[in-house]
Amino acid sequence: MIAIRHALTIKREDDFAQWYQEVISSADMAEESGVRGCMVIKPWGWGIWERMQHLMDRRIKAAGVQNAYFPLFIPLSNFVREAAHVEGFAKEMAVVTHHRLISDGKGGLIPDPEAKLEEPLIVRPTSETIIGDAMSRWIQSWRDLPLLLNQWANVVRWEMRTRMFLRTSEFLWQEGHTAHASAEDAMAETLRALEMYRAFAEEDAAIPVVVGEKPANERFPGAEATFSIEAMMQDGKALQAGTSHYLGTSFAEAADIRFQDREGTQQFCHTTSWGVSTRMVGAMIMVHGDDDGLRVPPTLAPFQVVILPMLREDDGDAALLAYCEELRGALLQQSAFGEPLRVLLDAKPGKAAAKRWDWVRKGAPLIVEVGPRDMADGKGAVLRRDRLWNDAAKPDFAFTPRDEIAAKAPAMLDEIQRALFEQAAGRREANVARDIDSLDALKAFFAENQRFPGWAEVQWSRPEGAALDKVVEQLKALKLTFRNVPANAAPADGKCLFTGEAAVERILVARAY
RNA sequence: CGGGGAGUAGCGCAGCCCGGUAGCGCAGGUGCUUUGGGAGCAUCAGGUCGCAGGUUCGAAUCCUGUCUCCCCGACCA
Repeated sequence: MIAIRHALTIKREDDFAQWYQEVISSADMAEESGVRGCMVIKPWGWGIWERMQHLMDRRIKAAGVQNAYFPLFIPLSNFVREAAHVEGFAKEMAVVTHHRLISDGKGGLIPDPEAKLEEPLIVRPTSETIIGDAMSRWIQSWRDLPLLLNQWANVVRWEMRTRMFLRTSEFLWQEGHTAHASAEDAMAETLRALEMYRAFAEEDAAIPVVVGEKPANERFPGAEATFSIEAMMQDGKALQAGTSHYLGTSFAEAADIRFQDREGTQQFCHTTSWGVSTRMVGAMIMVHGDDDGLRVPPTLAPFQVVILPMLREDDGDAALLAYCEELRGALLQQSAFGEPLRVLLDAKPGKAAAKRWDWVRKGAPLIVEVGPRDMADGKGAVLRRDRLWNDAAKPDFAFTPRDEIAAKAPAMLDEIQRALFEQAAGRREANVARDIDSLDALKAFFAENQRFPGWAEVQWSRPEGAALDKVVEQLKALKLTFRNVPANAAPADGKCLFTGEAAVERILVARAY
């Protein structure tokens, strides 16, 4: 067996956390900023997020939800209205207390004590309260409902332990906020958003997810019901990739969001909120990346095809570039996934071979290298990111006629998209245990699989209050968490793993990010 | 926020214990030779040693503080 010389220095199986960081830096996605928990998102990372935004925004608008924008700063008095919500977020809040700086007399600057704000402003950790405030003004009648809003925004939560894309103090997301006349309508919206997230994750990001409801202890502060999509990372841990909340009337009561129904009676609205964040970029890395770097699903790739001319800085370059330009033109005529192909002709000076590894690490789905002899043959050398290596441990180029490259590109991209999804789905299915029927078996399952814990889907009786707390404590001792109650799980037919009572449903247990 | 580790050239690191004006590999520039698949040789450039104080004739090195990153925990939709 010939050893493959991988494009990264750290392998997933050797140190997954280090590997994750190497992917981010070597794929040129993001870097540290010097401010705790805040990152600089570089063009390649940003381009991927922009693709996510584009595809998600399309789905949001297709559902009749309108975009709007609300302020970054929220008055403390506004935030303080919903008790459970405050309880949940108070510990991790950035607070603005001054509006001016003055010299400290030593060449530095300090907040001017004279410029203290009468009422502190908090930097939004989420926007339920300030959007609720607007809703209370905008909604008068049942005719104003449903009110379906979304905003793309940054939010801040003062995190103690941060990881790029997965948990940052400042992160970017979309947050949908809707108000409805009835609980049924609001719940339907909550589930519609959840299904939208499933479709986005699986169809757009090629990330298989488990859709389900969170147990009470994992609920959003102030919510009556929280749903999530959960994805399995390549180290076997779970990542919540999107959440949707049915908020009942608690936020409406706190912000006084009322409408007059057809009978003329004042009623509180039922509200929802739902969000997907830059964390999805982290999920993409940990689901699709390999020992050669990132692998971006073609739907998300800022460039789906990268053409690399083998420039020699001589008179032959002009003809080669013209040849590549024609290939680029032909590719641009093609579309995949309902959009024109995104093609880069990387004509920057430099060795094609060196640039190739850069694009491999960045995860461009298709790389086409073109040298003078390829040009003479009317061909190009096509490299698929999902099938990089041949049996000889060399990059597996397919020397393909130029016209054929353009004609075949959409189908290849489609195949790559499907392959990435299938690989991830296969890995997940192989690692969900559904036959664990005792706490000891659960312990043993996770003890035996330290390196790749996988998930356990177990039966439980859905205890509440103190009984639930006790179960959560037990899990915590094992470094485990409840993820969600899969919507498509088989019905319960046995006893609860934790209480011994009759089980009512099945719930996923996993280590989690 | 607790425990541990770390910050020296773009990246990866040595030097620190035992103070004497900074080094290696990769990457980068230039030249030559090569060149169909991650080139070789030569040569050059690049650093207020995270930041701020202190000790000292002299600090990357010793002391204090502080910021940031990584790992483990606590916390966390």
